[in-house]
Amino acid sequence: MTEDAPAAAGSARTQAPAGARKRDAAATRAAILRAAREAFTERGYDGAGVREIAGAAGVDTRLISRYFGSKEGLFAEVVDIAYEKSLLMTPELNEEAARALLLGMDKAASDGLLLTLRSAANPRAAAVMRESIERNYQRRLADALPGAEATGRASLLIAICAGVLLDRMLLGHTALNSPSTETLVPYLRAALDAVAKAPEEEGKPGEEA
Amino acid sequence: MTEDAPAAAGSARTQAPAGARKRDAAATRAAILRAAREAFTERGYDGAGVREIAGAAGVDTRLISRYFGSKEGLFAEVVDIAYEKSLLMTPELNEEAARALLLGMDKAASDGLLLTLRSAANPRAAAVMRESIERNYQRRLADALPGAEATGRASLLIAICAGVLLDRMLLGHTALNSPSTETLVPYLRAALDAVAKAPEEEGKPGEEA
DNA sequence: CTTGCATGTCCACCACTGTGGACATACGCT
DNA sequence: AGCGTATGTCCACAGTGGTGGACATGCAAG
Repeated sequence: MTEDAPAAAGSARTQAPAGARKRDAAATRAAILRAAREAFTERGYDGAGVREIAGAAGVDTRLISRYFGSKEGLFAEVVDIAYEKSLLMTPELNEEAARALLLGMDKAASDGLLLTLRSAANPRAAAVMRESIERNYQRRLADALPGAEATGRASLLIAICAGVLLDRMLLGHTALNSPSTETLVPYLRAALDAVAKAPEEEGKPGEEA
Repeated sequence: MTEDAPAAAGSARTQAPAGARKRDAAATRAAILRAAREAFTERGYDGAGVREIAGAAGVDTRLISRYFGSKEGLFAEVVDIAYEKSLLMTPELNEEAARALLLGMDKAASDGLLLTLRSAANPRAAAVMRESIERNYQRRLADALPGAEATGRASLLIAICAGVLLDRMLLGHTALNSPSTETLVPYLRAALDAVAKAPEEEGKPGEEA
């Protein structure tokens, strides 16, 4: 009770086999985390219940409270993990980023954004995610961006990607899920480029019609 | 019970004063709709409860069931109304659209998207919104877009706007809510232009780095 | 005025949510 | 081997969610 991460606090026996052991806190934690990631990604913060998560993980509901303090604590850890391996939009990667967003199946890469979309309605969850995004994702992306105002532009890029994912995955926009969706790739890439590239090295973004 | 809109079915007395009348089905419906729009926009489909909505409207909870069938029915009507006066992104309006999205206060215009964002987590609500977006918003926008693949590009534009709103309003991204946010306007406009403008009249969207 | 119908009001139900304390068990150390 | 302690398991609570049927009421027509 004195700490939140008993698994990390276990001094000598932390190196458990992590296999099908029954009495392994680390494995239990991992199982909960895994189930929670799936549940939160699919149903959102409000939609996913602790009983459901615990059930999917094959553990008791109480373990969640014990290990993560609360549902919100669990969510925070899930969010942090999800954003560690998120899609990156650098000027060089915009083509494949656009392709991945519009046609893409790279579930791992889009999990972070998807998680965000599904849970954004809850203010508590939104705060947790904002903090995590700014700390992990946005900062990493800003470092990869050339030119000035990198942080703001990184946020813009994230926003654009999130929006596309929103329409495609959540709303199920038919126009974004049809065979002709591939036609849209260059447009999306152009939009990403407009933000990702430094203003100098493109044809000046502010070009009037 | 035979129809969903008893107000429209009211033959002779439909022309009620709509004032502070107590016995006016049309006014009651309108009040519920108004309260529901606010509640759904602020808390999302799952977050807003029928009791809360009825309370805000000053009516009884049962009226919602009676007039709209269910919470979902009420939501569907709210969504339809919200998208009637939504932000439009045409090539000529991208500047102000970008400004409105990043700095904007035009609550009425962004209500539709905001509503969508906050309720997208619920699959039922998502389906309702997708249908409404495609029927109202996207189609209207596609008609205003020049060039080919207008429908897909309209979806893309909607997605981008939704994403920006998501980061700004829901997540509360600090980078998108700071004084320097104005600096990002040209970037966002460029991104919108890249999609809204016909490929020919711009400098070819697919320009490699 | 009386009657018929729509309009509004109350109740309760059942399902489900997240959270907490007390107890049995198995592992690791001595 | 025995013990300590972490690890896992159980129930119950209080609160809230949406939904439905039976009753009182006011308006309009006969």
